[in-house]
Amino acid sequence: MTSSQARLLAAGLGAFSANGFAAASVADVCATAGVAKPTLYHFFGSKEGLFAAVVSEHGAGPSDRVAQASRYDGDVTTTLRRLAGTYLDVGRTDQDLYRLLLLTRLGPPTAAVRPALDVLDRWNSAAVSLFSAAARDHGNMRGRESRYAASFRGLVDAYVGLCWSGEVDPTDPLLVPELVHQFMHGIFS
Amino acid sequence: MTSSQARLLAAGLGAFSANGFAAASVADVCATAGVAKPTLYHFFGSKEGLFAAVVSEHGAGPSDRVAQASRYDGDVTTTLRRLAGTYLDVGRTDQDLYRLLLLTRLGPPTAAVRPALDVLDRWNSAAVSLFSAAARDHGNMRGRESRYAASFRGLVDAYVGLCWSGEVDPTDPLLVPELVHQFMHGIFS
DNA sequence: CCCGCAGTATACCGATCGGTACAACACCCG
DNA sequence: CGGGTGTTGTACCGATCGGTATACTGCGGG
Repeated sequence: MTSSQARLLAAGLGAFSANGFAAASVADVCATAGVAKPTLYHFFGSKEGLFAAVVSEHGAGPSDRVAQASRYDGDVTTTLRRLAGTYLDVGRTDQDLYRLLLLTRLGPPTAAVRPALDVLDRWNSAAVSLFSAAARDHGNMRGRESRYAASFRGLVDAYVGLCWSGEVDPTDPLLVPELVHQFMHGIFS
Repeated sequence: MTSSQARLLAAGLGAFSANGFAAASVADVCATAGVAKPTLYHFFGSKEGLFAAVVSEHGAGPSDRVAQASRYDGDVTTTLRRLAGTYLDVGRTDQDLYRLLLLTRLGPPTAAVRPALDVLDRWNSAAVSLFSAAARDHGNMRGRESRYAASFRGLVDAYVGLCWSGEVDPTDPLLVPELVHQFMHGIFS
């Protein structure tokens, strides 16, 4: 991994996360990285190749963390707190990657953005597995696993958005417990 | 309103909602609308003007509906059901507009996309007002109005996404009550 | 020393970008 | 029928798009 590759990956992440794959410009990426276009094409072959490399490189760490945090440990509350904390942390430390994934999900599922959609699928599958495991202990959850996974993620994404806009403090130790409490018991009580 | 204007507005909505403002092509919009570029520039002046017109034209109806549905009627459950039903309905009948708004919120807040962000702000303000009014009847909600507004919207958006992917049936009469029940009382009970 | 290869810059390709000059157009008022 | 007025198509602008041919650099192994 040369420094040119690393700079291109960082610049690519910034460009793709700003306006999505289609609107990103390879010239901009190269200028930001401080290299010329042939360097980009030498390492990554195409804009699409750069996108895949960006997702693979910057997404590997967060994906590992999400996969670890999604394992059901026998208690719904502690597991969801761990997962929510991981998501919020990824949304804070890897903000560009997080936004890139959300952005990509809203766009058309072209072949180029497939790597990003695959990451989202893995995250979602892990959450569905979590709720499936939890449903073995809590029968009244059964049959709604995918809905729980999606709505949990929706709630977390809303809080991530609040963190981005500065409306809540992501380092507040009460944030994650309150989020999970809201998910499990609602806004009352 | 000539038929050319209407076709341009429809084509513009489709193009902007696919990949966002930056990635949309005026040539594509004109081709889809079946008119030449000078026609677009005659009516709307610029790509930016077309975007503003698209948001104004296709967003007026949904904005009115959301504003009406956001008025607190004295009962949290019925108000939230009405609002959630309105959001889900807009997400179904005006899918492109809904996706355009979500997409725009994730991108940089450039001057061009300001009209879309203003619509989102109005929707959010209405929801905050709703929860502020509700907090007068339920003191334990006080101080969390903006968090409730954001998380309610996040939950609704998650369900809208499930409707788009076909995982839930948006016309199911149980959907809205279950959504609101989950928001108010959590996934248990 | 020099060969060979990975890495990089200059300069360019055809295509498309947002935007426009201009002429022909339909159509309504007189 | 004449003459605007408002709408539209043809053809074009400079800039930028993704991508590339080619040559030059630095550097490690014979």
